[in-house]
Amino acid sequence: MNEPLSARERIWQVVAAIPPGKVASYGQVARLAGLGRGARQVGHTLRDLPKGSNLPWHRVLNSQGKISLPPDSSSAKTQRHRLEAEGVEFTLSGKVKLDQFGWDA
DNA sequence: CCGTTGACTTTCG
DNA sequence: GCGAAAGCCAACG
Repeated sequence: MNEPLSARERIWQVVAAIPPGKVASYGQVARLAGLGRGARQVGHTLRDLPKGSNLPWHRVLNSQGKISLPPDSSSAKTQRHRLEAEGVEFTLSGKVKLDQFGWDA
């Protein structure tokens, strides 16, 4: 049933399955995507996202619950702005509430 | 096909 | 809590 989707496509599927107001870590997404420990690949794939992909990549953060990109990066600013718009709270440390939804254990 | 790179994660000091 | 090092995996040239 599972189509032979490439690792890159699987990541998009998992990220697209994240409901609004929730966030997931790269490692969490990588594991669900079947990459196991390819957390790094998740970030690289999201960085190379195709133009026009309605993928909520901004809901994907690192294990620290913070944005991996530099604070002066346009993507980082946009990411934080979008999370706030979805109801995600940021702490004074710049961390966000890791409200991970019930990922199928 | 091989080597390098990278939006990560975990562990040690 | 922060910094550095090692480990894993896939995309790129």
